[in-house]
Amino acid sequence: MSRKEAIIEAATRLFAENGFHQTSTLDIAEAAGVAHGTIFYHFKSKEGIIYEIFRRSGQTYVAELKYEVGRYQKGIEKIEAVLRFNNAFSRSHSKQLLIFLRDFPEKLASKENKLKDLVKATGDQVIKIIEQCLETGIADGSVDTSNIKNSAHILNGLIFGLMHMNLLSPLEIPDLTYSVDEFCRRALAPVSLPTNGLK
Amino acid sequence: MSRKEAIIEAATRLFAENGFHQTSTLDIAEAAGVAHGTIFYHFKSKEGIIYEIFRRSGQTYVAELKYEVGRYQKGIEKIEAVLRFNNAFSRSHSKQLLIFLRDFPEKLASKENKLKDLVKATGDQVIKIIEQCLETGIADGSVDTSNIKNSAHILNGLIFGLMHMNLLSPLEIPDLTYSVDEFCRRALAPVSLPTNGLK
Amino acid sequence: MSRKEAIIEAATRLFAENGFHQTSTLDIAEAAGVAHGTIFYHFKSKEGIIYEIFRRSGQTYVAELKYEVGRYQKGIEKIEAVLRFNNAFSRSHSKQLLIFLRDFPEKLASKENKLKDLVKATGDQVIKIIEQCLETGIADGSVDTSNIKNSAHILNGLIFGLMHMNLLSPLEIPDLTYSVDEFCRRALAPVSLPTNGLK
Amino acid sequence: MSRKEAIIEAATRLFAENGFHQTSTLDIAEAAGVAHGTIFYHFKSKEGIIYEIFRRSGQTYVAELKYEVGRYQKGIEKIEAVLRFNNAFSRSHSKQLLIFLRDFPEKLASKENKLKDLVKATGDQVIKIIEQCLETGIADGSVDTSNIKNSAHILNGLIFGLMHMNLLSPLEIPDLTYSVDEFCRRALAPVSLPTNGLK
DNA sequence: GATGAATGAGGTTTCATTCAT
DNA sequence: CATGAATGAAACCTCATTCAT
Repeated sequence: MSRKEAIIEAATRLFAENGFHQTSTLDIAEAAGVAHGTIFYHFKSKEGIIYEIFRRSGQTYVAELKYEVGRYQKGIEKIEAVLRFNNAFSRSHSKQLLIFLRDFPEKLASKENKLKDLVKATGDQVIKIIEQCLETGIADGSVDTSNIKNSAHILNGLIFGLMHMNLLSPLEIPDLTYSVDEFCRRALAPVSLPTNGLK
Repeated sequence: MSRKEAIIEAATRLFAENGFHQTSTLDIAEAAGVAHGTIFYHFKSKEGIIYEIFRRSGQTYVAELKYEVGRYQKGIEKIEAVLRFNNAFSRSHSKQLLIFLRDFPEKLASKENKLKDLVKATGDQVIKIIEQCLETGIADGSVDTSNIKNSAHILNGLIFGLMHMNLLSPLEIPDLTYSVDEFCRRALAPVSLPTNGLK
Repeated sequence: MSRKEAIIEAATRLFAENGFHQTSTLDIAEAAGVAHGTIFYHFKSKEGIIYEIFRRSGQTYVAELKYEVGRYQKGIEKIEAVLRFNNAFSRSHSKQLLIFLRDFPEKLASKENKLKDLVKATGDQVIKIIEQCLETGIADGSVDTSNIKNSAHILNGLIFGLMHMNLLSPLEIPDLTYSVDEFCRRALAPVSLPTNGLK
Repeated sequence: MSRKEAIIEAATRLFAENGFHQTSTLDIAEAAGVAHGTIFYHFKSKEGIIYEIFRRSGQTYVAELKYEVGRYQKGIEKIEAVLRFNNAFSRSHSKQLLIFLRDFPEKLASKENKLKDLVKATGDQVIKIIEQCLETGIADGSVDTSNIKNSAHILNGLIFGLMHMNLLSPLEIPDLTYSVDEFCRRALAPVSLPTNGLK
């Protein structure tokens, strides 16, 4: 493994374990088995490391999400795939996600910020993917919603909130996998005009 | 205003504007118009200030939430009240909430932590309130859900995620007030399948 | 007990337990059950407290030493009384002595210093007392030494060194009571005209 | 001279002149001609500097003491060599010794302490050396004592006390070199059984 | 490409002391 | 007599970053 990779790996582990601020560049160098100065040969700054971590996982996230969504035909199935994928991803990339949820928000305090732009770009792609799922669902009748864009944001917010809870909440969270699926299905289900039928 | 209040007020503003780490105790002292040492006369440490900010807003949040929920009879109305209240609170206490969403997670990196305990205690209360709303809704037939506890956590996660998006996301978020209400109503509505099954 | 006495008592205990520098005036106030400011009403400064502690125990030390020495007639018995007394005193006033041995030397770093003068005055008295014992011993034939002054200083140094070892040394020190007595007796014994015996 | 050595040298001088507490790390940096931070690059803390000073002089002390003792055959001569050596050392290493006598005791206030361990280790070696001198003396008939261990501690206490007086006492101390030698010789001299011989 | 000694700005915290009440 | 809120100087230490090698 190249020195650069060793640095990224060590940083990812230490950031996840102890937090960005609680990890010094010296800690990273030691954990990576490189000299302190080497970090600044490969990265412009400490922030540059976290940027690289986010860039890579954002890219992976979007690519894999697209792939998963593409495996299904019906809109509602795609939505369910999105939910499932997030669940899986929060396990396979828990370290990166932890850093993203715990240490990234703090970066939003400064106005201008490459990190912010990176996350915005990634977020926009995710929103678009969810919107497409919903559109497909409306077209095939498996989904009903009055406002696609809003629903996409709500789903995105829900996913974000749940990941946060799972990875960071001091509360004890039960396993919500199935319940979330049900919650969303019902929220997006075509109005079953049911009662109408009654009359 | 007492010096202690001045410190809290200044800290709240500065933390919200620039972030906890980007705000030095000297900045706070200057903004509050007190000597630097005065901060440490009133608070054990810099962390003590953020603890007090969270303690106060957590207390306010729970009290007001209880009050709002108490104004309605039917379960579904109570749930809607919860959603509305969070919307209102994220405007009236945006600074405190911003600090909570942006700077608190980082505190979760350290294992033992009074801040964590405080937030856990508050979170537990909130979950309980939502659960009661759902129970009421089930009793009066305005809500249907297979698992009260899970639904409460999902709603809580959704609320958290949406607040996060509103206050911190680099994405442009549309006004979701009405849509969220609708989303939840549908997700919790009693299954009207009655008739479906009929035919 | 008056507040002033309470302060002295608390300070003596805390200084002995934790050291002068490791004890803050606030600690003392709390332990004494008085307000922080009260300390500075009764004492000019933190140093003033330690000064008072030394003044009192120095006074007691000299008075009791004189008394003990006065109980014996022969010089060598007086010397033995001095040794015994120091042993007893280092138990009855261990806290004060500990402070004297541990925290006082550091005060000697500054040139001008009331504490220094106080200790010098006390020390001079002690030296004089020991010299008188030796003189008596020479007169009555129970002691032999070529230089009274020097012997007094040596005995004083020995006493100081032993107290230091007993109260502060990280080494494990055996009980030296009897051995020290013997050591000094032999060192001061009139030359037994050994060679005489030889013929 | 390397920066690290410059720091040690400056610190030794300043600690000796003004005391450990009265010397700030900034003072040391200035005196050493290095940046403030450089101190903390080479030493973990301010205490780390005094630790290194003690470590070095303790090592030197023991090595030289052993050498001096080794130059003589008879026990009593070895003991005299010990006394002479301490006299010489307290002149050649007066700064280090001053720090040891003045500022080290205060460190003993805290229970766990690397400094304490270091001094204990050194002290144990010194005691052992003195014991060996006494043993030799008993074997060759130049020394008589009923308890080697105790005598070693007494001699050690005497040496410590005398050094303390010479370097720190506010009293005016006469030159005791010869007298101390005589004092110890007499205390340790084989009982000249002289009078016994009389019988 | 890689190193590691050196930097120095900046941060939090401590604490003896003051003073208005 | 006594208080305790307030002070501000000064202390130690951290750490991202630089740069000569």
